[in-house]
Amino acid sequence: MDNVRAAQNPRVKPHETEPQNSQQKFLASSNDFVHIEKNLASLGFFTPSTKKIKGSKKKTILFSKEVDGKKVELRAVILPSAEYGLPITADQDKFLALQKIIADIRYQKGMVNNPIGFTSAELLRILGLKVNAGKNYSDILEWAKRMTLTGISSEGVVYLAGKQVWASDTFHVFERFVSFGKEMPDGTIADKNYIWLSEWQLENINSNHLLPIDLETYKQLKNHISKALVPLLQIWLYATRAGGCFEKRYHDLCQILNIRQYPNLSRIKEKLAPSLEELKSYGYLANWKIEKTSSGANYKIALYHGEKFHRDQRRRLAQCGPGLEKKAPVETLQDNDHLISSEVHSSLLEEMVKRGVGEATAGDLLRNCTPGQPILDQLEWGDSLIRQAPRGKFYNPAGLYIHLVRENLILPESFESSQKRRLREALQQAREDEESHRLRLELAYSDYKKELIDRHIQRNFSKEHMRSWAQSKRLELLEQDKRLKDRWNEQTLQVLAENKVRSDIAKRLSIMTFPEFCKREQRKQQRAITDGGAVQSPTLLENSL
DNA sequence: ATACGGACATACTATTGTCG
DNA sequence: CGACAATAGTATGTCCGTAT
Repeated sequence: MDNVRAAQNPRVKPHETEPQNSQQKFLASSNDFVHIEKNLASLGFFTPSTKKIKGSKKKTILFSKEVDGKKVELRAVILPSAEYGLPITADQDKFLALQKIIADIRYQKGMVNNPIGFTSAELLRILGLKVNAGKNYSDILEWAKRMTLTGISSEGVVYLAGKQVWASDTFHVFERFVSFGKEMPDGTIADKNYIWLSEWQLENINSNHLLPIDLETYKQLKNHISKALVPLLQIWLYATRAGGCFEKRYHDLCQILNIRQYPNLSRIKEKLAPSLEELKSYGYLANWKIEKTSSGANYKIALYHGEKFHRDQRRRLAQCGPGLEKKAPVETLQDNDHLISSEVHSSLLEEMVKRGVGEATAGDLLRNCTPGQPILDQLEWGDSLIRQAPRGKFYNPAGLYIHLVRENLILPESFESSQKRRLREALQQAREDEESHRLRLELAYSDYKKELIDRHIQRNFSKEHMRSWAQSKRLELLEQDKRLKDRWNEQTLQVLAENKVRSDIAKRLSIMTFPEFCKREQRKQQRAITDGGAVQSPTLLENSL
C-alpha cells in the first residue's frame, strides 16, 4: 500500500512517485468521491499534527461570513477532552473512511439511521492499513472516543441543513460509541463497533449538506498540513472559483490549522512549503505564493486554483449535476412500457417551452429521451434549483433544464416532485381513511358490546339488584386499595364500580372479539354490495398499504 | 476472519545550534 | 535574517503470536 511509510522514501517528492500501476489507477477512478459532512470540513475541526495535542485547552476559530448580504463574525470553539486531546489528521483519515461506510449505507438504504455499525477491519481496509496489527485496532477505539468526547461550541457556525438555520449551540460529533464486545443500550453484546451520530450530523447527511472529497488522492498525501487543507481548500477554492486565486492571511491560516505562527518568511516557508508543494504536485493548486499584506505588517498566502479542482468540478457535474447524488433510479409513476404518447409529448413540450427551452430543442430532447424518463420531475427539480440558487448563479436557466433532461439526471430522494407529492398525499389520504375506518369500527364494536350487556341486564336483573351489586363492588375495590378513596371522588368511584360489574357480566356472555367483529362487519358490507344496496360505511382498505 | 497485546522500526516534528 | 544540520521525543505502523 502506498501510504505504508516504511515502503516509500518520504524524501522523494510525490510527483516523482506518481506513475502508479494500473490497478491503483483503476481504484482511483472507480471509487470517485467520498462525501463528507460540510461543517466539520469548514470548521477546521481536525488539527494537522502527528503528535497528540493534550496540553491545549481549546481551539478557537473566528470566521467572518456573509449571511443575507451582511458580514457576520462567527466563532467556533473546539473543546478537546483532557484524556484524548484535539482531533488530528489521523482522526480525519478515519473520519473520511467512516464517511465512506456511511455513504455506502446511504446508497443502499437511501437513509442513514443511528446507530452505524462497522467492523474495525472494514475501516482499516478502506484506509489501506494492516488488519492484523493490534495497534491499528486500539487506534480506532481511541479515535472513536476522541470524536465522541470532543465538543464543539459554536456561535452560528454549524449549519443544520434540515432546518436551514445556523446553529448556536454546543454539541459533539458522535453522540455515543459502543465498541466491539461491549454492551449495547438494549443489553445485547455488540457484534461490531457502533456509532451514534449526533443529530445535526445525521440531519445534514440525509439532507445532502455534503462536501465531495477524492479519497484515493487524499490517501496518497503524506503531509499533515496538506491533508488538513484538502477539505478546507475544497470550500475556499469553490467560493473563489471565478477569480482563479484565493488569499488567506497567514495569521488566520495558523489559527485554523493550529500551527505555530512564525515571524520570519523563511520559517513560514519552511513549514508550509512541503505541504503546499505536495498539493501542487497533485494538482489541487496551480501555484502558491507568500506575500506581505498591503499594510506590510503581516503575511498572506495566495493560492491558485489547480487543474484537479477544475477537473473534479467537471467530473462531478457530468456525473450528477449540482447538489445531486448518484443514486438508484427513483420510481416514478410514468409508464415505462411504451414511449411517450402524443398527448404527454405535447404537454411536456409545452412545459419546456414555458421554461424558455426552444421548441426545436425541446422536441429533440423528447425524441432522444429514455423510456420512462421522469422529465416533468427533472424540470421541476430544475425549478427548485433555480429558486434556491443565489441570484445570478444560473444566468441561462434554459440551459440547466436542457442539461437535466439530456443527461437524464437522477433526482435526489429528498426532492419532492409534484408527481411524488400527489402520490404521498394520496397515500396519506388513504392512511387517514383507514384510520378513521378503524376508529369507526372500534366505536361500533363498543356499541355492540354495550348493547349486548344492557340487554342481558334488562332481561335478568332488577334495578335494586344492580344497585346493591355495585355497592358491594365498591367496598371490594376500596378493600383492595385504600388509596382509592383519597384519589377519586364518590362519583368516579361509583362509575368505576358499575363498570366493574358490567365487565363481570361481560365475562359470562359470549361476546365476539374485535377481529371477529371486524370480519362480521366486512361480510355484512360485501352482502350489501352484492345485494346492490348503497354502501354506508367506507370500504376496508385491506392490505392496501 | 477478526481482535488485540508486545516487540520493534522508523519517520515526523519542534527545538536548538551553527554559519554566512 | 536565512538556510541548514543535529538531536530528542514520540506518533505511527508492521510483524508475530495468540485468542475467539
